[in-house]
Amino acid sequence: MPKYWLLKTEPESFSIQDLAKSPKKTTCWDGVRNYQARNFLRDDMKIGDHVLFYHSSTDPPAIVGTAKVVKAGYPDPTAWDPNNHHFDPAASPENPRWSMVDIKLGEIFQTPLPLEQLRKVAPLKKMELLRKGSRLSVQPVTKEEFEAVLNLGQ
DNA sequence: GCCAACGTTGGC
DNA sequence: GCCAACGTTGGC
Repeated sequence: MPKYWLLKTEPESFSIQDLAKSPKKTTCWDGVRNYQARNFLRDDMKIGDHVLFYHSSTDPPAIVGTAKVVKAGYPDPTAWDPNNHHFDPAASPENPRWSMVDIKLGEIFQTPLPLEQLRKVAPLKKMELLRKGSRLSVQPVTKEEFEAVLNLGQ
């Protein structure tokens, strides 16, 4: 059974349009430096899982499309690259510490779904993204939530 | 730019 | 292992 996720990104650093321009419309989701998010990436995200793609720190913040996991969790090499913005001196190839997955673009919604609109949708009442103070950049989503978002986006 | 809500760090 | 100080996220 595939699972459902939401991935946050700041479009100024990497947007869904950037994903559309990437080779094979695929990218590695590197740079996550939060343990809870890392655990989802490393342990729970599998090939074929469905992803909602979210733009944060932009106006308006919105779910902008979908993607699919095409490679399950593996070490994030940017963690031991001293020139990388997300460098972690405690990480090494022997002790990777941080993980990433590969995702491939699904679709870009005709119209993005802003937070404000999502808050009005009954099936999304308990969605992690809409919780006050929610900061997780990798979040599990229920099947019902995922489908409700798809209905709005298509 | 403000600030609430976290998560992390490190002294003790 | 507590917790104060600090850093970060991200909507507004």
